[in-house]
Amino acid sequence: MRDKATSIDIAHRAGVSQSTVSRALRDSPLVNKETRDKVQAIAAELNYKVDKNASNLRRQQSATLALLLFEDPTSDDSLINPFFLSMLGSITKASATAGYDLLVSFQNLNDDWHAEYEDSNKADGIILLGYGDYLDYRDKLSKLEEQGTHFVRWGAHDAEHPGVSIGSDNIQGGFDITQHLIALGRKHFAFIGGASKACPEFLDRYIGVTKALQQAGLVHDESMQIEAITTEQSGYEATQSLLQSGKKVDAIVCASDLIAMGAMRALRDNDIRIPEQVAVTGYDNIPSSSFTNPALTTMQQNTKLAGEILVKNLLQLINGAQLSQVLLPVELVVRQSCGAQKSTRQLAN
Amino acid sequence: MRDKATSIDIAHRAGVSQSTVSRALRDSPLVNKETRDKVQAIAAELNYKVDKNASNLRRQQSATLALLLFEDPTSDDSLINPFFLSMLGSITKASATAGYDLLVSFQNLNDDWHAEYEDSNKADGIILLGYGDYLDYRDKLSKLEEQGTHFVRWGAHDAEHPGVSIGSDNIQGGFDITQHLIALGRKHFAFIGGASKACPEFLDRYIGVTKALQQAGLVHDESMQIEAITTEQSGYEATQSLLQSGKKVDAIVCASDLIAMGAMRALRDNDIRIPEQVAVTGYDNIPSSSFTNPALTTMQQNTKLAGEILVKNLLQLINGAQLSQVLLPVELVVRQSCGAQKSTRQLAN
DNA sequence: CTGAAAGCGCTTACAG
DNA sequence: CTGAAAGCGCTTACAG
Repeated sequence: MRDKATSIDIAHRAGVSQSTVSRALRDSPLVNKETRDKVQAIAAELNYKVDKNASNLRRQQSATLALLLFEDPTSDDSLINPFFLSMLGSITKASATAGYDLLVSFQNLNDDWHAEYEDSNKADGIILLGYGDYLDYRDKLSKLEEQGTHFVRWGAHDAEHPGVSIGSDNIQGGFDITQHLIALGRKHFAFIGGASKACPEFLDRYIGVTKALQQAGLVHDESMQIEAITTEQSGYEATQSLLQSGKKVDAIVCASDLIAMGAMRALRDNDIRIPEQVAVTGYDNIPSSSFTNPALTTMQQNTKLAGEILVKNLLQLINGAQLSQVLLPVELVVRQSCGAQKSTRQLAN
Repeated sequence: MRDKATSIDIAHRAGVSQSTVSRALRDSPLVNKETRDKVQAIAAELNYKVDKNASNLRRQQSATLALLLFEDPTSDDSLINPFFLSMLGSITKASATAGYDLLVSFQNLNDDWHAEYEDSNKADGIILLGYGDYLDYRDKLSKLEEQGTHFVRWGAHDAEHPGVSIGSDNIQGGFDITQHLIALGRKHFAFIGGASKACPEFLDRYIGVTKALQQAGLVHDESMQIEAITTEQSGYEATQSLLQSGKKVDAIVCASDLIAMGAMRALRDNDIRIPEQVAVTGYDNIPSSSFTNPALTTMQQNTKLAGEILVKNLLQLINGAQLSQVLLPVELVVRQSCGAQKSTRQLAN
C-alpha cells in the first residue's frame, strides 16, 4: 500500500522546518517566495494533501456543511421529491464554490439528527430541507437553537419557528397562479394540499389563492380546500373526494406538481376534460410537469438562487452574523393545463 | 456561544480517567458495566459527541465515503439526469446504514478530483457516478489505481478500464427490449445513442439490440445507429436526421429515456404516430417516462440494489478484498410507446 | 478492569 | 522570514 506523505516528509526534502512547510502550503505571507515555491513544488510532486482531520482538529472547524433532507415518511423512500433533488444540485455547487464540502444525509428524523453533525465537529453548520410536518420537528429545531448550532432551513417563514428560514414567496405564488386562472375566466376554485400549520408552505400558497379570489370578488368556500400530502396518490384521492362532493369546480389549484398529477388522473378517470371543463395547476415545475398531458401550468421556484442563498446565509450565520428571513421570487410557467395555450395536440389515432 | 464538552469533562464528572471514558463510549468490553453506564449517562446529559476530527486523526480513517457525480459538460448544470439522482438517494441510504457519512460533489472533473478526497483523509473511498465520456477520464482512473485509492465506478465493465465497476446488465437490457419489440411485430429498427468506447454503457445496449435482431434473423444496417448524448435535445436532433434519411423504420430503441423523449417529439413534429407507425423505447425509467404521451416503455435499473452494492463493495475494497465486476439485472417496464398496451386515451376535445 | 502516556498530523503563538 | 514547541481531542499499547 502507499504511504501518505506528511508535512514532515516535505520538510525533510525541502530542508526547512515543518512549520515552514505548513505556512508555505497555506500561502502565508510570512514565508519567503522562493521557499514557498520550493515547498509547493515538492508537495505537488509527492501528491501531498493536507490531512483534513489534523488540520480541522487543530483549527477547530471542519470546512464542511451538512445537508439533511427529510420528507414525509409516507412517501416512497426511493422516490425523493424531484424538487428537492434539484435543490440538492444547486446546494452542492454553491458549497463547493464556497470551498466547503457537503455531507448529505436523507435521514428520517431520529433522536440524534440534530446532534450528529455539528456537535461532533463533522460540519460547521446544517442545511435542513424537506416538506415534512413542521409540528413534528419544532422541538428539535428549538433544541438546535438552544445548543447554538448553526442552521438554516428551507421553507416558509413562521414566527413561531426557531431559526432562520429561506423560502420562496409562496403567498405570491398562490396569488399569481390564481389571478392567472381568474383572468382566463375561471370562477369556481378548489385548492388541494394541506393548509395547516403543519405545512406552512402549502398554507401560504393557499393564503395567496384566497387573497386573489377575494380581490377578484369571488366567493370562496372553505370546503373547497382538501388536504393532501405531496404525492401523486394523495392528490388523486383528494380530487376523487372533491368530485364526489358534487360541488361546482372549474379550476383546481394544487399545492405541488405531484398532487396536480394525481388530480389530473382523477379528472381523467371521471371523464372530465382538462382544461376545458376543469383547469389544473401545479407548483414546483419538476421535470415531469412538462410531460403530462396536457402539460402542467405551474410555479417555478428558483432553485439555483435558493441553493446559493442557503449556503451564503449559513456561512454568514457561522461567522456570527444576524440574519432574517429571505423570500425568493417565483415565476409562473404557463402551459396547457390552465387553458391559456392551445395544446400541441397529440395525433389522434 | 456554547462550549463543547470533551471526554476530559466527562472524566472529571464521572471520577474516572479520560481513557476510561473513551473506552466506555466505544463500548469496549474492557470496561466495567457500571462504569460504562455511568459514563454514557453523563455523556448523554452533556450532549457529548466524540469529536470526529480527533477520532479520525487518531484512528487514521474517516468513516466517510465520497460520491463524485459527473456528467457530460454539455448537459444543463441544474438538470442532473434523474437516474443519477435516484442512485444518489440509494447510495446515501446505504452508506448511512453502513455507518459511513457521505460527502457529495457534482464536480466537473478537474485535475485534483482524484486526490481531493482520499489523499486528504476526508474519505476512505470514492464512488464514481456518471455517464461521461470514459475516454476522457481513463487516465485519471489509472492514476487513482496507481495511488492505491479505493474506488468503485458505476458503469459498464471494460477490460481496458482500471478499477472495479458495478453496473446494470446493459447487453441484456438492449436484448430484452428489442426482443419485446420483435415479438410485437416490429422489423425495422433504429438505435439512438452513442455506440462507441466513449459510452460503453450505451455501446452495450446497442450490442444487445443487434444480438436480438440477429437471433430473430432480422438484418441490421449500421447506418441505423445514430449518435446522441443523454439529452432530450440530442435525441430530437438524431431522430430528425434519421427521418430525413428516408430509411424505413418502425421501431426506435433509445439509449436513455431523455433521448426517447426527444425522439418522440421529433416523430410528432413529423406527424408520425407513436406507436402505430413507429414504436419508441427508452432506458432508465426516470419519473417523467410514465407521463409522456404515449407513456414510455423502458428498462428499469435497480437503483436501490445498485446503491447498496456500490457501498458494500467499496467497503470490502477498503478492507483489502479483491473484487470483480458486478452485473445487476434489469427489468422491462412495458407501457404504451412500444405498442403492447392499449393506451388509456386522453379525452379528445 | 483502570490509568498514565504517547502520538495521530497539523496550525500558530512565541521567540529569534 | 524561520524554527522549536505546544496543543487540538481523541485512541490504544503498555503497565499495573
